[in-house]
Amino acid sequence: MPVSIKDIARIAKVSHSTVSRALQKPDSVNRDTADRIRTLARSLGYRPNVVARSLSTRRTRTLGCVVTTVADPFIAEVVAGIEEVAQREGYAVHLANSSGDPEREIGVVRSFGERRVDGVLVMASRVGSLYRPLLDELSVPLVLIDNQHPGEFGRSISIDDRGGAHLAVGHLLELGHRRIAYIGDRNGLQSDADRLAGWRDGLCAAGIDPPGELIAQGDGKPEGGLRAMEGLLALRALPTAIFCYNDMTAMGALRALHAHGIETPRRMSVVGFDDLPLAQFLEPPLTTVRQPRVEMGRRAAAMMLGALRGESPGERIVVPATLVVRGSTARRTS
Amino acid sequence: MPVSIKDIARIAKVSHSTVSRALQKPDSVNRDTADRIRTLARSLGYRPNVVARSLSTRRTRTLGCVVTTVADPFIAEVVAGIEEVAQREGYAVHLANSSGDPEREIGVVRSFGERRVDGVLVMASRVGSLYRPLLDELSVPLVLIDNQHPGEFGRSISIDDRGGAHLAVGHLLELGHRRIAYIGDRNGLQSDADRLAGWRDGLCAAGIDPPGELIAQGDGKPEGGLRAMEGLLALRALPTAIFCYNDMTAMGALRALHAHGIETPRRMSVVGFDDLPLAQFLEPPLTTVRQPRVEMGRRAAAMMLGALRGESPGERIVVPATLVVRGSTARRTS
DNA sequence: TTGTAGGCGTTATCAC
DNA sequence: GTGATAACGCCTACAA
Repeated sequence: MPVSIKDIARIAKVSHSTVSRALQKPDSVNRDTADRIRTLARSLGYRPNVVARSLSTRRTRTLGCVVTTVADPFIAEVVAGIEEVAQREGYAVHLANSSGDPEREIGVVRSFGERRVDGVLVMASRVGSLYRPLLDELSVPLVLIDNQHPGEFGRSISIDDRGGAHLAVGHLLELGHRRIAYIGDRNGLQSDADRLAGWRDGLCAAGIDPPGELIAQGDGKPEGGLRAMEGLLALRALPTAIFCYNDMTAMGALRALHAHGIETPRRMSVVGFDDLPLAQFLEPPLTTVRQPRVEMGRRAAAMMLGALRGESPGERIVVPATLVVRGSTARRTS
Repeated sequence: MPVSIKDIARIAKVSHSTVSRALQKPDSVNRDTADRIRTLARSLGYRPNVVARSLSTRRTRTLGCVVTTVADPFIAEVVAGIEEVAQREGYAVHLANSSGDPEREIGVVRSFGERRVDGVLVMASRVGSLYRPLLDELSVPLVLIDNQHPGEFGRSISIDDRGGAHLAVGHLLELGHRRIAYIGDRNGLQSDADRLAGWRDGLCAAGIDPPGELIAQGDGKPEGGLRAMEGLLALRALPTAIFCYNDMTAMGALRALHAHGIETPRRMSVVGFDDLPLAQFLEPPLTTVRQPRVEMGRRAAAMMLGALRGESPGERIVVPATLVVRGSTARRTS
């Protein structure tokens, strides 16, 4: 049975309100009694009951965080960033997985509501506009991270997909490549559309007309990348470089090249996107576009905390991507 | 302003206790009024305030989960498993990172205490016996996962390191290998000692005297594995197979072999431990010992829920490891 | 079956 | 400065 302020009050022979005050703002209490109470509290091993406090203050100092699955390393890093700043500011974070199931996702958010979290962060949601009513019902700030429909909501943070792709293509152009293919993700994600657009931008800016035959479709996984790469290899005029939707796709592409005896990067350069932990361990180590995941988590949390302080009604942050040059890209030889 | 049972009571012209009952156990209330109240609650968008309920029932239906960092994919998967069953049983999970700092870890557990979580799960803690007092102070069930000092506490779950190592060595022996090296982790982890012991067991059981020269020390990371492998390659009598403390170490070993032009697995077989997501993507795909991470998380959560139901005062689960044979091992040729 | 009353541990608003 | 007293929203005897 934990000790409460009433217990302390009884022993110190003061009212429980005095104890509460002595513990919260000692200045509003007689110096000596304040000290007396505080040492007493310590020696009794007093631990404030946050549940009771929350009921009274109507704030839980808790953030809800819903993701498809933390088992995804990409997501896990963002969560780490969120948790880091939340913890520093005295907030706890409720983590819930939705497995990408919209129903589960909504259920989870609802549960967050019942638990009276102060704010909700949602990662990579596809729920989109379904959130509107939920949001209104909850009436707590919502921050969307890498959402598929960020435009519809006030606060969001996402990577600069287009700029990142542009970076990748620019790098390849600098290396002398002209025939640069893109392996996308056929699942119709916004991020794919943006990366494709970045690829186009880059080529156009260099005076190259983006050839449709150099656009192949993967599925965001190695298998799809492999297949797409093989399709590209069947072309009469091969590309000399490939920009992939993500690292997983690039990994598949690499495998296909390896299987066909085409050396990377000597005969074909490959660029990924994400900079997953494993990117540096591929053979050859993958040149890729990095998403600052932990940092994105931090900024998302910071945005949330700002919202809780009543700052700005809404904000859309687009985080710049950076290029990480490793061993899978080289100057064009042929 | 969310609606409360009092609001409903007023509108339905009953007492709030009736509303409470109608919502909790409808059977204890007149069928009709129960229905009336329930539909009313729904139409008003009533959401129970879990904070208030927790204060009253003294149970929060919340689990605290402290890890070094969720950014580690290994840990993230365990967390996913925990969250999965917790959510299914109506429990929320508070996630906190300690960054491996004992002080932070204790601070976090303390905060969990103040938030009155119903139970605490701790992963890969090094805090060990420091927990004793904290635990007593909290007086909630504690489940330790892959702890470095599991013996000291009631409930724990960990992988069968020794058995897993035995499995790996057995596989290599079956392939005809006799000179099998072990690359460990010099940081003095219990798991390293156990895997080393498993290696010894395996060799002894095959009538081979474990040669000290075939024990090399890495650091659990690719770099260390690479160095250790190079040490091994300097031996006059080379091993024909290597069992590594973990996949990261194996990755380094693979790199060293590649650099020295020694083909894997034709001239040297390599086995890892963990089965990280990237293991299958290495060149060649890594044969390794799998830890069922998500499952371990599930079982840890299940153990916790059991504890909360008052089952068994303590329990030590050792999860069997399994061997995943891929392309980095082959029959001895030389 | 239903209502009244009290309590869960805090914070907050009053008087004194 | 300090102490009653009343919330906060729910659950739960105990009475009716």
